Amino acid sequence: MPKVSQEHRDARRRTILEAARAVFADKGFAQASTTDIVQATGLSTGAVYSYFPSKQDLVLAVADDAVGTLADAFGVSDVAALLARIRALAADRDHARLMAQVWAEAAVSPELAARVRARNAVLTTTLAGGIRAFRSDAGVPAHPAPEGLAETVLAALTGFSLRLAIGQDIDDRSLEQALRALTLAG
Amino acid sequence: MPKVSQEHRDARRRTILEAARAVFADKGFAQASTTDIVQATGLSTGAVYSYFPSKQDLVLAVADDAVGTLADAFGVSDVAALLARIRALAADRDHARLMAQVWAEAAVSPELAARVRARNAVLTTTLAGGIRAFRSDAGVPAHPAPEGLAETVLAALTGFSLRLAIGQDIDDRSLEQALRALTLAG
Amino acid sequence: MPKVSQEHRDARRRTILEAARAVFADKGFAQASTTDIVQATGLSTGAVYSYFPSKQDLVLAVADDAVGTLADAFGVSDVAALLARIRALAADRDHARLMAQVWAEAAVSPELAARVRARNAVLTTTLAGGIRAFRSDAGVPAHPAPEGLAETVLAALTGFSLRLAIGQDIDDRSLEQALRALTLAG
Amino acid sequence: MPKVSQEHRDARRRTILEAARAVFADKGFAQASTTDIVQATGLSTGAVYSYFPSKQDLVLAVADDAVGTLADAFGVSDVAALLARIRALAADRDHARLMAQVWAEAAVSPELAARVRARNAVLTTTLAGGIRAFRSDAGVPAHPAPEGLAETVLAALTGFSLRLAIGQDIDDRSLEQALRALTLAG
DNA sequence: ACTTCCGGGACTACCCGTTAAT
DNA sequence: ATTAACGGGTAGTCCCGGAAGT
Repeated sequence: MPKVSQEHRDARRRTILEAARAVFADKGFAQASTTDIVQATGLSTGAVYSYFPSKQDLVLAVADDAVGTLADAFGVSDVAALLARIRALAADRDHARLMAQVWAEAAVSPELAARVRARNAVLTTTLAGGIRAFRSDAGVPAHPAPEGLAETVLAALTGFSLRLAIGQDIDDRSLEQALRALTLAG
Repeated sequence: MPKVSQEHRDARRRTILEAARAVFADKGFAQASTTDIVQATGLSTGAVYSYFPSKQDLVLAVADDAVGTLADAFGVSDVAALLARIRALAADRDHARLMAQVWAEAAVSPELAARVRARNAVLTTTLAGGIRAFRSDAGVPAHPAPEGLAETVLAALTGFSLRLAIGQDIDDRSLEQALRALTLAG
Repeated sequence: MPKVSQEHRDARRRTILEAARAVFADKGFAQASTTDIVQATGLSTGAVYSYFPSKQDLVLAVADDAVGTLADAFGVSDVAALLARIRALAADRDHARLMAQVWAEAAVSPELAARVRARNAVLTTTLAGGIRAFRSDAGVPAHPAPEGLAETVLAALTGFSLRLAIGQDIDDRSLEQALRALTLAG
Repeated sequence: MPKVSQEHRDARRRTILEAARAVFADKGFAQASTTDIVQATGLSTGAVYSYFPSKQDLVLAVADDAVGTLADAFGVSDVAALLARIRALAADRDHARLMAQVWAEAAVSPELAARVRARNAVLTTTLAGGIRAFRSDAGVPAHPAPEGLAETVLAALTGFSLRLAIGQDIDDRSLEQALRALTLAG
């Protein structure tokens, strides 16, 4: 019964990651104990530790994953699809709560901060591309520096996500209008 | 050292609050120990606990204070002054890092969440008023529902604040342009 | 307002002692905090400490007082009166609970133990005298060593007191019969 | 050190209980710190807490154990054996000091009080049976309600135990004579 | 002169991330 | 892979001294 397959290991790892994500979203990184996570996985302490040798590793992995989700969401060329994905994200309260934890941790951990910054840079570039396409579709003249717009859009999305995280509902129409106004702006 | 004037008590309280704010901004709520804070105040454990009976009280007080600062910043009728204050806030990295902690804590503590939501509502109203004035100054037709715009502006500011918190500098011109675009939109 | 009278001081002292007695009986010596006692007196910390310079002093004073009450109860020559007093004591649950604390503390504090032992010796002698009188009244031949009987009577009373302290009611008739049997024994 | 046999766990538990018993008898429940107990066990804090999740649990377990010892001692039908056991108990000063703590704690903790009362009831019944046998052996007419006698005997034993706890030696002969007088009375 | 009550700081019970023996 | 054990660290309490007021 030795030598489990690589797929099995990957699946295990993913199971743990999902459990940790849920617990972290629910309690916050610091308030969640490793015991909480272990219980959520249904595995044993040792098993979890063999995949993630410390709580910090778990935090980083979950955080990376969460930020990565965003990146994936933005990785589409089709503008309509982009909006749809953003809307979906903007309605996922669990993700929003997790991201709130990630930002707070990043504000305090240079290592995580660097990762988030890197992801943000990529996101900005992607979004800037989207904006270019969007404007051309809409017949609006190209913007000289769409990166600035993209950053603002990203900032607004982040802000709305935080609102969602604390249970303050956001108006879908406001969100869309605002995005539109920003992307088509001067 | 008995029978102390009310001013003295208020000053003490403020001293503790400032020290706690600094420590919390630096390490985050959870990672900051009460010992850290006590040492930062220069007082004794007992003294601190006589002003704030638990760490949670300290957290709430600091959080309230931080959110209140924002509210104060927006409490001006003059649009130019408002922009100036926003810019100042947007450059205060310590405040940004503290706010990141506050959001994360609020995502996990219903009590704090309620307070932040309440403050947000006030901010939105205030900002909506500012936007009205701004548009009238700029000769732009009044917007039917400036609250939606205000929420987006607030969201964008929040997002930029988080960026600042993780050490990703923000372009002042981008920020201003974006604010302008949003407030004058549709 | 200087120089309060000696009576005033004595009254104060007694007030504090009564308050402390009540709190100690209710919570036990260790679980009762000085704050509890101070609040029960209605005075300030400093005032209490000026009469009893430490919690230990309070404990000793209260314990002494409680043991003294017993000694007083036995300090009558009249046998009927003695029985009446014993019965009264045996019904005072608060006193019983306090005595339970005193015994436990004495079991651990040599100082208090010595005091209790001394009081016990006096009690035994007194009781032995009572027994002598009782037997002569009852026309029973004098006992060669009534001290042994007295010690047993005392032990039984102590035991019944503990029962009372933990809320196990005691049968008055049993108690009296037993006392009678013991004092008139062989 | 995983996967340990049940015997091992039981032995561990007993080790901790013995250590706690010794410390509690020596210092009293309140004055004994968890650190004291942990050190006495030679184990780590965590290990002790995994067997007894709080100090209160430790107190209750030790108290139960101590009261149980008494019950065991009385659980013999042979009168001579009973007297021998009582005498042995009456000479165990450590047990006496522990019992003093138990009574005091029971006077303050309804939970423990209930347990002690229950044990007392059993003891009384057992003793009443013993008394019946004793009287029949001695050719004394049966007593109509030996429970009352049993309660008094128990009370006297308790009282003597307290004396022992505070270091006041008791006279073996007095004890035996008294027991005899009581059991053969009225 | 006498009370008040702020402040000190050692100490306590307990939790938690992690290791290593089985 | 499992889990007992580890042990440092945490929030918070408690007793009391002594300076400030009346």
